[in-house]
Amino acid sequence: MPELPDVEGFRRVLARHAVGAPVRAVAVLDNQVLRGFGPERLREVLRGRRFGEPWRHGKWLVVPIIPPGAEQSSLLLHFGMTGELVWADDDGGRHRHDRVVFVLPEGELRYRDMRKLTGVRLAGNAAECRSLLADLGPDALGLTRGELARVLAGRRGRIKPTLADQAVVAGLGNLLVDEILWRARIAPQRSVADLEPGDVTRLHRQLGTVLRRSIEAARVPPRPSWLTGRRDEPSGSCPRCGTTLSHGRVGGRGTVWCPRCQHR
DNA sequence: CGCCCACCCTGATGGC
DNA sequence: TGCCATCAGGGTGGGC
Repeated sequence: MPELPDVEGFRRVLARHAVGAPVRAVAVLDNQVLRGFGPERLREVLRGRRFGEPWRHGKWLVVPIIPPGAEQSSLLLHFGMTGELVWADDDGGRHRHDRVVFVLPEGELRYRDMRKLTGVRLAGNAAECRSLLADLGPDALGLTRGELARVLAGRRGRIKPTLADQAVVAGLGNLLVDEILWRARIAPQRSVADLEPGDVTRLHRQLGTVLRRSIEAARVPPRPSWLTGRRDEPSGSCPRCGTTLSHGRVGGRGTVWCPRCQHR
């Protein structure tokens, strides 16, 4: 589930409910999601502290811990395929997939994740934080046409795996890439090297549109007029031309495209 | 660099 | 009903 729009939604949840309030307690319900540190260390860095203003890069949510000690520690949250961040006004209704719960005076912030494919990291200082994010390309939100052209330059692979590669552009996942390519009328198997300036322009424009509208909904909205709204139907049709959509694997991921509108 | 595979996890689903 | 294979919008590391 979580791609850039979802994580942006989690960022807002955290910013709205949890910033600035003292962290009263931290319940680690599953040690497995803590990567590279244990529950004790987490409680120790949060003792007597608060969450600062969260920011996002790609699918990573970074939460500074304030006030800083000798160094600025940060929590780095990734949501894998099934993660989410949930605010609850009281301590009831916990979910069985809640893995870490931050207890605040006005409620609880819950890191929930069924599959535990990624998890939570802790950076002890700014340099560590930077190095954890060092392999990411520029954030997909606000990417200019020039930046897109620059990161695609010299690439020889297919467009879908390239756009989904976090080292190229950060934030796009399987659903978003399919949606963007469908709107830009470019087949997912198309070679990056074959793209013409007009293709890059459409790609950039649709990338921006899809991201903005998805952020409003905090997800890629499964509307019937979007590819995402049809992709799970066994023989769904293209919302634009009515042709039966094709299903296959590109770059090892399930891929849906319109064989008529999207040119190879 | 690009591509493929195995692997990390849990849960839902369909076939036998 | 049980069991097994397969699949799912994440990422990593290794081999070619």
